[in-house]
Order: sequence, then C-alpha cells, then structure tokens
Amino acid sequence: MYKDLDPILHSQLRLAVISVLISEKEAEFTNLKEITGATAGNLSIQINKLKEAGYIEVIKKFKGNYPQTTCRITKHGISKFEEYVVALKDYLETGKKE
Amino acid sequence: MYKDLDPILHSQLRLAVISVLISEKEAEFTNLKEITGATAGNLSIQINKLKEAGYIEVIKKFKGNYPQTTCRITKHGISKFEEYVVALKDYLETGKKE
DNA sequence: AGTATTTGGTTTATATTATAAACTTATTTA
DNA sequence: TAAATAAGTTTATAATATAAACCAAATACT
Repeated sequence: MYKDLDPILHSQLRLAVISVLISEKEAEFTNLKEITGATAGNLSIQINKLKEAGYIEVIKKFKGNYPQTTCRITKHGISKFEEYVVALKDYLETGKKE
Repeated sequence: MYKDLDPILHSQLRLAVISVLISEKEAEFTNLKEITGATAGNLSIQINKLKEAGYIEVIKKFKGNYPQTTCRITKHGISKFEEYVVALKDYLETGKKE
C-alpha cells in the first residue's frame, strides 16, 4: 500500500511527455510543446531530466534548415511508466484498503 | 486531453492522505503518519495545505492527556479528488489519444 | 541591402514545493 | 528528577517547476 511514486514521473509535464511517447513512440519538441501546452523552457528542462534518467532518448537533427529535436521512449522508460501506473492505482482506487 | 492536474492533489503525500480519508472518512494524525510513512513535520504541513484548500477539516481535541488531531474529508475534497482521478486517466491510459 | 520577426530551442533567475532537522509542550517511565 | 516518549509545529534547506531572458540561424518585410 502506498508505494513511493517515482519522482521522475510524478510531475505533470514529464508524465505528459512520457504519455505521448508511450502512445506515439516518437515525437518532436515542437509537437510536444503544442500537445502539452508547456513553455519551451520548461519543456527543454523536463526533456533533459527524462533523458538524464534514461527514460527517453533525444535525437537532434536538422529538418531543412531548422534544428529538430526528436524524443523517443526507451525500454527503461516504458517499464518505469508501467511501474508508476501500478503504484498510483493504490492511491486512486478507494475503498479497497485494509 | 492532458487537463491540468490539481497541484493540491498532485503531491504524493497529500494524495495519500486524501486517499486514506476517502476510504476511511476519518483518520488521526498519528495514524496517517504511520500509514503514509511520512515524517511528522511534512505531514503537519501537508495537512495544513489540505485544510487551507478546504479539502479536509481538522479537529483538534485531547485524547486523555495528549493532543489529538483528527482529519476528515470535505465534500469539496471528495469532488476535487474525483476530478483529479478523471484528469489523471488521460495521462495513464495509453494508445487512446487522437 | 538592412532590419524586424519567426523558428527552435537553451540558459539563468526566481518562485513554489517538499523534506528534514530542530524545537515545543506536556506526559510518562526509570 | 532526569530521561524518554507523545504529538505535533516551526524554521531552514534542498529540490522542482516555471518564467523570463537569451541565442543562432532563417525568413519576411520595405
């Protein structure tokens, strides 16, 4: 009961990024920015944290003349997300505690 | 998609407290401390935040010679929790976004 | 051609949160 | 009567999140 919630994932923006990457497998910075409604600065930092933690990989290329940052979830990221969802269930499912 | 997560509830300890109070309707400080594994200081602060936000009510009495702090969830707290659970689902349910 | 604006970000600074450590008041127990 | 325990609160510090400022290059205006 009440296992610790992974602090990397228990953050609205990082969780949203991972959520997108779980269902889409790959997403660009600008796309993530639009979907999440985050500011570029905040997104930049949170993407870096997810990268540092090994939850995502970040690929920097050029698309035409502009830089392009693409994010992809890693296996580690997927399994951490799954753990997080399981842990969180205990907090959300009420009336089942003893 | 990706509605904002209530910052009052999107906190491991406050969420655990609310989760307990949803299923048990009433709990004492020491009991919450034990269940959540939190330090007394942290719990004291988070209980106060929940009270300030009107999510719980705090009743201070004496049990024998010792002070006793009892927490109870309010209607507002219940509805906020329900909203939070709904909002969070979008982050957790994968492969259903468009 | 020169300047303003946009794109796609990063870095730095600040405000907010969470956590831990120290403290308080009173009560038991040795 | 000194030490330990109970039940917290307050203060200080560390961690996070957010916003604001900045940067380099590209494109658009005039």
